[in-house]
Amino acid sequence: MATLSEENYLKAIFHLTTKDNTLVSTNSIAKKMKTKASSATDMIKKLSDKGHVDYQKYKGVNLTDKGRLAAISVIRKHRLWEVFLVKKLNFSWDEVHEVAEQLEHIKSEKLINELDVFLDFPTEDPHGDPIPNSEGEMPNTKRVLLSMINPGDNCICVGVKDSSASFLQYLDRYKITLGTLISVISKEPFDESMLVMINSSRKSISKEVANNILIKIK
Amino acid sequence: MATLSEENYLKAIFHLTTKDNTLVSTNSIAKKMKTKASSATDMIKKLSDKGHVDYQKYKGVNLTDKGRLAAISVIRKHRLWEVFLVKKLNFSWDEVHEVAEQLEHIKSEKLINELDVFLDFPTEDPHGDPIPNSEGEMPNTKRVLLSMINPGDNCICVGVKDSSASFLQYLDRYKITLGTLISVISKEPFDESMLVMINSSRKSISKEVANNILIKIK
DNA sequence: GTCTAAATTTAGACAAGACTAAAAAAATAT
DNA sequence: ATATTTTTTTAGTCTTGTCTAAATTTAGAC
Repeated sequence: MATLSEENYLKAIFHLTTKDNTLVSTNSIAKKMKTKASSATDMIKKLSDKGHVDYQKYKGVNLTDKGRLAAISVIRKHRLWEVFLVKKLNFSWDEVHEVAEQLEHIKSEKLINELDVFLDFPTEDPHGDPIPNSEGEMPNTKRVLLSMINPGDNCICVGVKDSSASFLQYLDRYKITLGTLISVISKEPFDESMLVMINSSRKSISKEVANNILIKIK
Repeated sequence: MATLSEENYLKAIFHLTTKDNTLVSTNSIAKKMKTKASSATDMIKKLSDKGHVDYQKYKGVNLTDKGRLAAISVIRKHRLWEVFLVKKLNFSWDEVHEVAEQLEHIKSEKLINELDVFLDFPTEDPHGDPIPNSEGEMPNTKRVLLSMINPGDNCICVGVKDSSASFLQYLDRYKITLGTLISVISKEPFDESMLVMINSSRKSISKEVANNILIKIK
């Protein structure tokens, strides 16, 4: 059984893992965990001893099947709790993260599976991220960054890449939420900002913003 | 802000405090926390430094107002989560304790107050224990031990003193739950066992059992 | 290929919370 | 009042997870 800190590292490594399964570096883990590289090395050794990661000294780590399953289990809990907070306890999508960070470590199979039933088996969290089922399988969602879209296309916001409170609050002010229709009018070559139509009003959004909105083309 | 371990000690000291406010001994705290007296001493010093307890060396401790409030806050969370587990997630009364022991440490004012709203401000947990309100005030319930009752009296089960899984499962087998009518037929002088009527069937219960059922006289 | 810079690991230290063993204080017995 | 037992505290150690500083390895520049 993983400790609280181990679970957080596993989650971090999972999020840092790319499709091509290149090794995750010590520094990237340390940065994500807001800690020092030496601390990351220490923890990597523990995770390696417990069979959660394959570790190549000076190269980096990859999750083992066991480690990936443990990470996904934590992510499942995190996202289910976020749904609970928004749907049942009147939290807004920018308030759920830090509470879910705590709730995700509660250890009880029954708890999380009953919560899943209670929420009627949701497949995504309030930020549009997929919720793995109890077998650890992710519902596959094909989502693209808004910044990849060409002028003329219509799309629907289906998620956010950055779910920090400040970005979510920005979206609230711009009246962008999950399900919002976004039509790309034009793209400014100089700074890659975009002119878009949201709820029949024109708005300009920066490259940074377009890089953090996940959409589905209509 | 109290650490997880500090919160558990505060809760233990609260439960060990009697009406007459006699000092709580180091040994009794150690026993309740299933740890050693030396560990209890260490923690007592920390709690004292933080102003949660008044500590007299070699004599014992008493909660300060601050400490009592902190303890009650944890107890409030514990009991509200228990209600949630039973009412919403199909837990039985003997399954809730250990999960609530984890949930009680989640830090979020909004979470617990919204949970309170969601559950419609319950005043007692699944074992009949009172739930303090957000001001830290306990609803006062006058409850008596079944063992104190005289033959001929009718009463209603309104709580349990021991809420261990084994005792609660015993009560389930005897069809005793909150709200159950219990009529005392006779008391055996030799072993203080009681002959009682529950759901129109006669049953014998031991002194130990009668000492752990809280009732209200009809 | 060598030299430098960046990334990584090691060594040693610290805080929290627990432990054991021993010392000190308080309570009890005679 | 003294001796014995119990309770409590102290001293020193351990583990987890962190840190800084120093050493080592790898990667990049030329």
